[in-house]
Amino acid sequence: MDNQETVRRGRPREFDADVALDDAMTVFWEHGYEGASLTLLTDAMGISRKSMYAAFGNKEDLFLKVLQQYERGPGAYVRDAVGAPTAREVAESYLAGAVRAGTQPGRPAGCLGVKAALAVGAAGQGVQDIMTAWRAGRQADLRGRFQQAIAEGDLPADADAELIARYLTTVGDGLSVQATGGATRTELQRVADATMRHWPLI
Amino acid sequence: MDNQETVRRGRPREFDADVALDDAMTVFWEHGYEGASLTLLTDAMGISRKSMYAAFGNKEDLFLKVLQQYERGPGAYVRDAVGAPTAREVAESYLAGAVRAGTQPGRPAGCLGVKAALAVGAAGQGVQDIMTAWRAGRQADLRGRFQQAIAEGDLPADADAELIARYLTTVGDGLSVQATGGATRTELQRVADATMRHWPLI
DNA sequence: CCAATTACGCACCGTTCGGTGCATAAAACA
DNA sequence: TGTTTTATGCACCGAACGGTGCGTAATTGG
Repeated sequence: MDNQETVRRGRPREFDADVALDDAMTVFWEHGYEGASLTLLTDAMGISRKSMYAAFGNKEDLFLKVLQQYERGPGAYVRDAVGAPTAREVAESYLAGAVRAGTQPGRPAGCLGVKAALAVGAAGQGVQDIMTAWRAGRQADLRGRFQQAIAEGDLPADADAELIARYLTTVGDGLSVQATGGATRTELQRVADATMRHWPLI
Repeated sequence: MDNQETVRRGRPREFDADVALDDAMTVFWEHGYEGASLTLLTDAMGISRKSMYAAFGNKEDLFLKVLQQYERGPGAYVRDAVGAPTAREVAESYLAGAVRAGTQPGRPAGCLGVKAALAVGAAGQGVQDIMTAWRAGRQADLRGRFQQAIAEGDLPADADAELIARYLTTVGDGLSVQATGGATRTELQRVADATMRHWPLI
């Protein structure tokens, strides 16, 4: 991590790396990994190709850094959700977060993770693997949280944490796809509400 | 429709258009619309660029014809599902079909429609619109079927056909995403079974 | 002031993209 | 047979792709 506190020698860069990452995020979000060309990216970031390569490495590195920023920003709802006090609130929070993140007014529709994972082709095989692992990690977080809930008696002892987590991520993924297809926030929240009517999904 | 019964003048083509379409389907399915390059497509189809253009028009036309073939083949489960005698069987059949279609041994994972719809970027805006309309049509088919079920007394009078249809397609879309991420058929069928445990989703 | 270091703008690299011109081959019509 | 029509193979098009070499601008350290 290059801290901005460390005094850097040489000509200082003329742009804010975090802002540039956020601009790049929008482009990747809208066009997917392969659809986001360097011209599109650097135009949105307001910097030259050379500056982008100097600051972030290459396109794949840039995407990885965007993904980290996404996890701290719009994608933080997963981390927030597993911190909820009860399993029901975890599920509620997760679905509501997926709806909100997928239908933010100033952002492209859907989930960056879902979109980029599906949009990557033969090129960027590394990106494909990383996205798969990333989504698997989110599912594992939920599964762990539900296992904990079972241990605490918050969920029935015969509940299947793996199944519940997979079901929840499946609905979340579906919500992202629906959002990409143009579904509105209220429409999707209604689906999330309907999903929660059967909790805890024996 | 150019029938093969009509006697065609000139040199006959040396390949089967349906087989070629099926080969192209695999490529689009695996790489998405933009990720499927003409070289990839024509190599898989075993024909030259020129033959492909003469037979199908251009890349977008080819994709549209592939999509029609997909609807008649692997994607036929939607049409089959709405033909089931009861609303419950419609839902069951739809989800099971989504699981099966997304985890066919010889085919790429997931649903061609979902994958291509998300994978398309700025280019192929027409394709993007067509995919959105296509998926909306499938949802409308389900909604109409559930409205009929309400009219028949098969579903409660206060059931929300629109919501049920959207929920079902959301889960179906999610299953496709999960399949793309490497989930197995039994894992996904378990999710489908869990979904059906709460039918009719008041 | 001068050297070292870093950032920037521009022009350019080789490759691949979707799509085409053209000569030739193979069939139906006359 | 000869003409017309269609299919095919090959080479090629301009544009866009991800990525880079190089000269110059701006800063820190001496």
